[in-house]
Amino acid sequence: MKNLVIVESPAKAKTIEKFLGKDYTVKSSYGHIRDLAKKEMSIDVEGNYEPQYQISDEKRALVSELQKAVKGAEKVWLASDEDREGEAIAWHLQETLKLNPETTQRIVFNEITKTAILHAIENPRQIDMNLVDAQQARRVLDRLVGYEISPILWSKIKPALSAGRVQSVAVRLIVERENEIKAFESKPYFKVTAQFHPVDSPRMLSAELSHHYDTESEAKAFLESLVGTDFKVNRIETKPAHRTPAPPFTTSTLQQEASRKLGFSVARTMQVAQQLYESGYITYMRTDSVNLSDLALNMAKKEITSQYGAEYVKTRRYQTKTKGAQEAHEAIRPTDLTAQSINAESAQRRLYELIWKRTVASQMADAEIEKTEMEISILGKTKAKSEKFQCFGEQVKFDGFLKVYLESTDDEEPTTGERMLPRLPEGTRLTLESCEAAEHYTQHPPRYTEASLVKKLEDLGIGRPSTYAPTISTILKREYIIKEDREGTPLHCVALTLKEGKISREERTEKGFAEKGKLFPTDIGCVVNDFLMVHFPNIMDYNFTATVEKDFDEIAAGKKEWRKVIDRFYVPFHKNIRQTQQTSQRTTGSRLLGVDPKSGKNVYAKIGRYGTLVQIGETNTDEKPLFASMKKGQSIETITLEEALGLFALPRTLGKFEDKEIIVSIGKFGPYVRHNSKFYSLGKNDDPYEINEERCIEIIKTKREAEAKKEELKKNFPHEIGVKDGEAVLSNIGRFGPYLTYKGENFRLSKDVDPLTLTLEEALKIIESPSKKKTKKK
DNA sequence: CAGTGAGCGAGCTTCCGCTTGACTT
Repeated sequence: MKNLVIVESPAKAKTIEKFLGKDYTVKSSYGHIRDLAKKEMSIDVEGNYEPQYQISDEKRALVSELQKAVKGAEKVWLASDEDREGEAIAWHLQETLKLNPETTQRIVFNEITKTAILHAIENPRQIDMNLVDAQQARRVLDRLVGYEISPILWSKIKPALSAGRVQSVAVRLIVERENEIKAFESKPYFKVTAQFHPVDSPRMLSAELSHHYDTESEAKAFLESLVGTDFKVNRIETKPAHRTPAPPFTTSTLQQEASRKLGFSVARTMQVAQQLYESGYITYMRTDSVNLSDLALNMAKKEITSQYGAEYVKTRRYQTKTKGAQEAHEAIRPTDLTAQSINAESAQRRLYELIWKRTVASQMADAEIEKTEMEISILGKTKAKSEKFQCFGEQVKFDGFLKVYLESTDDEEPTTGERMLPRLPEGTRLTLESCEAAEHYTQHPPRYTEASLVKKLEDLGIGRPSTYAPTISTILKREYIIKEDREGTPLHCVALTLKEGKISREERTEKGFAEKGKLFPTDIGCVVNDFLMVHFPNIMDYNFTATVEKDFDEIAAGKKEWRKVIDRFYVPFHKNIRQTQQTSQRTTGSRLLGVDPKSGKNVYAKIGRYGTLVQIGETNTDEKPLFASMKKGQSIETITLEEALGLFALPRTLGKFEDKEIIVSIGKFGPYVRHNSKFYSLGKNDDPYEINEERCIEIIKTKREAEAKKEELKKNFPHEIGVKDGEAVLSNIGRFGPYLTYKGENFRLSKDVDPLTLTLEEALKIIESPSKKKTKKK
């Protein structure tokens, strides 16, 4: 082997190997191969912040494989990404594999095309230690913040909590939005819409009054003033306008659009995109760049010309404006733009088509639009004379990029749809057909969705394409936030209608502002956030990341020394840590709910070691208080005294069955029925506080039947299908479904295969196929 | 598998950013 090239991703390795020919072997490092040891701080804060790096257990085999490859190679090329993480990966490789810095070639390319790679090979350099140091500073800072603050939360609030530069700010955004919503006062207003038609034509025209009324009586007075009046077109104006396509996808915008258009969670989008990437359908999916390669631009031009015509082409180069963007990759695009669709499972196909459309549209001409604005005034002697109605029209003159793609927005109101206005000359007399004043309510700001949170984080320059999805999982896992659907509270609305000179009044109930898949803070999220805001305001500052990023940039430019940057941060930070640990109160978010009528003792709701709970009686007294866990959906802030007392109803004894007591309670693994010292989990819709004896017996019987069935099924297994080379081929049913055993190896069977009627021939086919269904014993 | 919450004290939890493949019976 002459040349060994090491890249970050195995899919990339495969592609590059094709371009480089047989003198080159391309291997992958699978991201970072070393990191700070997980168990301890692993930073010598007294020894000039020397980091202690360690190869993790999962990477050990890979590193020895790379070591072997290095020994057999004449030249080693480190081709990790061209950003500070990539540079650090290259450096860790150089250190770990003991490569000679003098002879090791560091190369970079940010698009995977033959020209780009060959160009890179001709322009090797050495590792840029300034860039590596910027990454070390980033890594060390994140570890110091995370590993020094988290233990304070354990001792002051609850074990196993966490804090970090990114996650804590994400939680803060959600908590603060919730506070805004709580403080928001929804106010009613009356929106006035009218239907007109020209005196000599039946063609209807819908218009809206230019302002709203606050009260019903004002709205009513206005409608009354319209009785017997005439109207005219006061002004009509036509203006040309144009719309521009959105830039190609980055990770963040892909997550947003897939959420809005396909309803995917952020994690799902990334999983499907990863599949598309591995199958070679799209370029790399973790990127902050909107840049397209020349190859892609040419492909787009050709494709658009042949599909839609040359007038639809407009080559555009987009500039990445995102804070802190590192642009190690291209935008996310199809590798082959001639493939408008692909033959794959539904989720992959839909995501691919979204990417195709966005990419192609980004290289298409503007849409030309004609906007019409009409103003209608009120004639005659009336108080309402100064009021004006307005209507807007929009007509697409040239569709341009709209032919393939229109970006969605987070607002519920659709921005699409063209509306034609009749061309009526100024002064045209109009007759009022009807006019309605309908009551609406002002809406609180929307809660975050996963995708809109990602957008906000990106706007603040917090987090990276590879961490948006994991950050959301972390704060969900810590139970700082929950993702939920909530129905809106029904709204009582009045509508007044003026028709044929008469005003009618109608009351109706409208569905409130429902929220689907929105992020809500939990009690723990709020308490932790309040605590961090009081004691670590600088870490919680929305600009903290942006500020330290400036330092990292200066380290990368060689203007600052990373250890000094860290020292300036750490000395005051650590002093604050010590002080907080010593002086801050234990925080439980405790709220007094009232007095228990039975015992006369106080009842509290608060955070305990295992979650939120209610408590009867005081701590720090001789008598131990009573405790009960809160139910899902209850919170410290909203739980009532009655609800709290209701939680002490468990365990409940519900009569006898087969001479043994039936006891219902909630355990470590959820609500259960206990009978004859056996446990039966309750169903999803069973409430342990409400469930009756009859239903419990049903649950017990159902479980018994299911177990009997399972036993019956197992009687037939292991089932011998046949013998091959003196070894039996067996089928069996395990915890994870049916499988085959042959020569000590197991092979998973798919659901549509019957493990009892499978023939030897079919079984051997499965055994011999080199599919992923084969499982190895550890 | 089926609690806890006080208090005692052992030992555990935790960060962000690169990257995929684990693989049980």
